[in-house]
Amino acid sequence: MSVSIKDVARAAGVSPATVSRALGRGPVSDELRQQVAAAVRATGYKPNLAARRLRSQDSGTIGLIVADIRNPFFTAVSRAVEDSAYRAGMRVILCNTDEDPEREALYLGLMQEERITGLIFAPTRATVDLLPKRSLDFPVVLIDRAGPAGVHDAVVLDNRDAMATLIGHLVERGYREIGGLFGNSSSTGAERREGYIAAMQRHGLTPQFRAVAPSSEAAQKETAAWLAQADRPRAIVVSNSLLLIGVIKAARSLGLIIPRDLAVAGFDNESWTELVEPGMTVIEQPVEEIGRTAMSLLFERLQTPGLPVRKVVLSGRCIVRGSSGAAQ
Amino acid sequence: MSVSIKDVARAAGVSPATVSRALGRGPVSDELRQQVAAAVRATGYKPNLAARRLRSQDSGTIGLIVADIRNPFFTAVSRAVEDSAYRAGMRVILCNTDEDPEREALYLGLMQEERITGLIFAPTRATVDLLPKRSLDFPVVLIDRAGPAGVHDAVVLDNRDAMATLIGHLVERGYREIGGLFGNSSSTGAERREGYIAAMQRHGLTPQFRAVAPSSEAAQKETAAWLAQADRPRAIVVSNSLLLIGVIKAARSLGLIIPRDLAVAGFDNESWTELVEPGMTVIEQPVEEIGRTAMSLLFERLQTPGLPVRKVVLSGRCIVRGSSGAAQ
DNA sequence: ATGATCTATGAAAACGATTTCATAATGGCC
DNA sequence: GGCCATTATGAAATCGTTTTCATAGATCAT
Repeated sequence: MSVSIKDVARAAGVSPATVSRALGRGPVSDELRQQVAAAVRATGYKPNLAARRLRSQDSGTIGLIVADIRNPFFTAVSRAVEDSAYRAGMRVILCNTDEDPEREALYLGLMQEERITGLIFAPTRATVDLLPKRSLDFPVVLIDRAGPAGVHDAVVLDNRDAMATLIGHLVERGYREIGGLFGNSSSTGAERREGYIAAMQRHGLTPQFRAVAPSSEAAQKETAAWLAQADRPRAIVVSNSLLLIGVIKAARSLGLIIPRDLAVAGFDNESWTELVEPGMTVIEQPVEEIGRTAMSLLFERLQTPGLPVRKVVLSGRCIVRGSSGAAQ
Repeated sequence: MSVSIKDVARAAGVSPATVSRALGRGPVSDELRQQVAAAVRATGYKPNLAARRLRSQDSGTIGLIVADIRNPFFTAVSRAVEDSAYRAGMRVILCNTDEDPEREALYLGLMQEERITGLIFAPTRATVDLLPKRSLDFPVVLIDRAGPAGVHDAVVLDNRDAMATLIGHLVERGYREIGGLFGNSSSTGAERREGYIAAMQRHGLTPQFRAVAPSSEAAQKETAAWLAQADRPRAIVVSNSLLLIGVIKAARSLGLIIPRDLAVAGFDNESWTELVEPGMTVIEQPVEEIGRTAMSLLFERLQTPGLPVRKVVLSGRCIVRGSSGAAQ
């Protein structure tokens, strides 16, 4: 069937060991090296990765488990991770959990069976607490969502700071009844909620917030009910772009004009946020940098396992657009 | 280090062969089966996939190479493929080429080294013609972009029909100077261009079209120059959502109001297309069905290699929104 | 009761690479 | 020229499974 290293060896008139050395690194004379190269070309040899991994006890693979592959934030991070990995001669296994703890457990098990070298992971709140209990034989770097302090390396956005910026901006524009809508499955949603509450209190304002499942439908339903109330907020900050879509739809369904009747601000500078009318005021996350940093943390830990646990906090950038126009 | 099947065998007081049979399928008494299960739990055994793959000569892995992971069309297809695969007990390796033929070649080689069971692939035009030349030892199913007839199974949209629908709709709304903007790297762009030309001629109209690199920036630049001309089109059909963003930006930068000054219609029903003002008239692709069908074709070919080559053509659904409002 | 057919189990081979170990050849140094 | 260090090469062991192959009991029909 498939051509093996023995076939190449025979074709080149050398031993399999020499072929292995010629292809990898090892002392081989130029003459034999060329013979081997010719034999590889002639036979169309492709090394069997399973055999290589088994013998060398090194999968050369890093795992990437994300919560929602449809979320452009995660696809952007994935691309950055993939780039870094392939540049370092490693492969990537990408899995998508849809925020489902059961699938997270399933994929974690799969990663163990693959004997991956390291893992980059955006876990749900449910899993992140159980993670230290599982004895994993590879280092883990959390992205987007941090876990209990000092357990795993992590790279996250400065959520408190981002929320402070958004609230500060809205207050400056004259809003006082500012609501908050957050996803209920991720620690990021929780962190942004904390940041929201702190920022509101710093301004002497009363927080009013709601938490929903991470889907635009859930957000639309909840927001529509909320906005129908007499004491509805005049502005809403939203913890991610999926929920933001729901908020916009809810406002429109009630005939509320943004920002005249309701100001809106959210997270993630997706291309559509500047295309809608009015454009959305958002915190832009440094997605490539997050992916690159996660890979750096992982590589450094692989190289120096004794390193202290590090948490890299990156700052977002506030992009002001029409959705947070001055209050009437 | 890691616990192997021998350790489990020792703990259960049986031979490694029995452990293997108890975990997979094979005749094992209930008593021993339970002992093995207990030993697995006690030792925390995770089978080494590299060893299993090597011995059983079956990677249990299907490859998925897409052109652009940021394109929601491909992420949606990916999810469907992933679901089908894991349901069948297979794993997925996902790679992203960014429409770069060099990376396509790189990843194809990687897939061979992984000894994947089958491949689902959305190739660029450059690669799709070379594909038959490469002797791959696994079946390939093309998605989104078909190759030369009769070589590989494929599942694609009915692009000619979709274009006929869009042009028919615009003509009905009173437009006659209808331009076309297409991506230049995929066969899909080319096919939609053919469909556009055919549909225009059927209506006795003169086609005027342009092809650009698959990025919103390129589309914006090209469209802005186009719309500045005296004989500019009064409507534009656009072959994908990335380009559509560029067209909208170009129109706005010139102060053209959609649809009053320029009607627009495109492909892919992304969530933002109903959020912008006016909403975008688009052809919606049955993304989940595309992914599921690709997996079905692949599985059936694996089961019955002699099957004739099949090309499944799925129909899109036209969603009419404000962007194609009646001509003045 | 006896041979024939199953069934559950273990011993050992096999998958295809890398790596250790041994060895022949080379070169340098006195 | 002889000895030691160095180098290039091959033989063989090894990684952790699955899968033959052999075998000892058990079951069955006669």
